[in-house]
Amino acid sequence: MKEAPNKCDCEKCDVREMFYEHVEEQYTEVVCNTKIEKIFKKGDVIIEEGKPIESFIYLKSGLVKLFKHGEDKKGQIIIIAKPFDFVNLLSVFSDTNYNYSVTALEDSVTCHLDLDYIKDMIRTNGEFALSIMKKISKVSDTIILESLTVRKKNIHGRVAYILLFFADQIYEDKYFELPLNRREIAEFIGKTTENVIRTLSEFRKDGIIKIFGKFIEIVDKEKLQQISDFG
Amino acid sequence: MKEAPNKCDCEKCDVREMFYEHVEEQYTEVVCNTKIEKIFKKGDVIIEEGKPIESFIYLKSGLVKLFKHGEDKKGQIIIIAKPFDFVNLLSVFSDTNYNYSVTALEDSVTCHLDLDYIKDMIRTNGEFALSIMKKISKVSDTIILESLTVRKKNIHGRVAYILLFFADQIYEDKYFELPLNRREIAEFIGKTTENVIRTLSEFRKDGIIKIFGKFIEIVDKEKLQQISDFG
DNA sequence: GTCATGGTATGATAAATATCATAACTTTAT
DNA sequence: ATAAAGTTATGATATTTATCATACCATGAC
Repeated sequence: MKEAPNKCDCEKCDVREMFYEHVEEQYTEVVCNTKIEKIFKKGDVIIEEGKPIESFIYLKSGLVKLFKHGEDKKGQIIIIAKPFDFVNLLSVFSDTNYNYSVTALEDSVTCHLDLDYIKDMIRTNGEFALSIMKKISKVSDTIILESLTVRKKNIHGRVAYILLFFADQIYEDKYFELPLNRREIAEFIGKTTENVIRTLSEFRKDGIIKIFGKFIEIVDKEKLQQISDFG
Repeated sequence: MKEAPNKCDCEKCDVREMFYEHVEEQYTEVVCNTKIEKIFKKGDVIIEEGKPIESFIYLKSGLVKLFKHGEDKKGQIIIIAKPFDFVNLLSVFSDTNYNYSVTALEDSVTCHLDLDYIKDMIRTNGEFALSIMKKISKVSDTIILESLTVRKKNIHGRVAYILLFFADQIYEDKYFELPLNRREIAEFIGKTTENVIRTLSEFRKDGIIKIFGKFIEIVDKEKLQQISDFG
C-alpha cells in the first residue's frame, strides 16, 4: 500500500455529491484537505480484524471483500464492496475495533476521512447526520435481507445468484473475470469449495455458462435467473 | 391491540435514560406528550410487511419476533427483540415501507414516537444523532455477526445456540418457557421443524435438557455450550 | 361429546451436501 | 528450469439434512 499524492480531486468525487450536499463549503474543504487516499494492490490487506477503528473509509475505485477469519482457516465473506461503498460501515459508530477484515480483490484506492471530524459534522449538521444515517441503515438492511435471501437457496441457487451478482451489480456484463477463486466463492455462499466447482461444471455442461479459468461468460441468463430464483 | 391511557410515565423509562440524555428538557416533554403506547396480546401483529413506516417504535415490555414471510408459507425469523430494543431499526431511516413483519411472542407494550419528530431531533441535536447512530450501528452489527456465527454451525450447534440464547439473553434462567414453537425455532435457525424436534429429543435422551412441552430445563449447561461452540 | 386442526414426536427413506482421494494444471519461489 | 504450493476438477463415499408417512395428544369449533 502507498499513499497517493495529497492533492485530491474532490470535485469529481461521487461521495462528495452523495454526502456533502448538506455540508457548508468551508467544512468540505477541510475534509478534502485532511483526507488521505491509499492505494492497494490486489490481495493487499486494507483492514485487519481486531485493529482499532480510526477513520471513516470508503472505496474510491477497485473492489474489496469484507470477511471474518475462521479458526480452521476457512473464512466467511460478509460482502463485496464496490466503489463508493463504505468499507467500514459496520461497527464504525458502534465499536472501537474491527471485528472483520478487508482485503483488495482488485487494485483499489480507498479514501480515509478522520472519524472524529465526521462525528463533529454529524453533531453540527443535522442534514448530514440524517443522510449518513440513511446510508448506514440502507447498507445494513441490504446485507441482512440479502443474507436471508441466500439462506433459502440450495447450492445451485446460490452459485447462480453469485454469478448474477457479479454480472449485474459489479461488472454489468455477461462476460467477466471472477474476482474470487472457487474457495472464496464457497466462503461467500456458505458451501464447500468442491461443490461450488461441481456446480459451475454442471452449469457449463448444461450450456448455461462458459468457463475460461477465472473468466465466466453467461450464455443463458434467463435460465441462470430461474435457477437463482427457484433454486 | 389497544392503546394505553395517554398518560405515560416517561420518568421510569429506560429509553429516556438511554436516548434522551442529550436532549433538552422541553423536547423530551414534547416526545412524552405525543408518544403513543400500544398493548398487544401474544400472537398479535405489530408490524406488517409492506406497510408504510410511520413511527419510531421500541419495545417497552414483552417479546417480539421480526420475520419475513416465505412464499411457501415457511417464514424466516430475523431476530427476537426484547424490552428497550428498537423494533423497527432496520429500514426506519432508509426506507418508506417495512420489508419484514413483527408479531408479539408474549403480551407486549410498544412505544411509538413520531418519526418526523425523531428526525427533527436528529437534525437539531448532534449528540442525539450520534447516540442513535451508535445504537443502529450496534444492532445491525450484532444481527450480521450473529448470523455468520449461526451459519457455521450444524443443526445440533444451532439448536444448542438458540437454547442458550433464551436461557442467557432473554430469561436469565436455566428453566424457561420457549416463546417459539418448534416450527418457529426452525425458521429462526434455518432448518426443518422435524429436525429441530429430533435434535431436542436427542438432547433430552443425552440428559442435556429436560422437556416439558414448551418448558425447557437446561440440565448440563456446560455440555450444551460445547455443542453450541463446536457443533 | 366428537370432529377437525395444529403441534409434537418418531421412523423410513430420499436428496443434498461434505469429506476424502486423486490428478491435471497454474502459479510462485528458488 | 524445476520444485513446491496452490487451484481447479472429478469420482467415490460418508454424513447430514430434508422429505414423506404416520401417530398421538391437546385445543377449539360445532
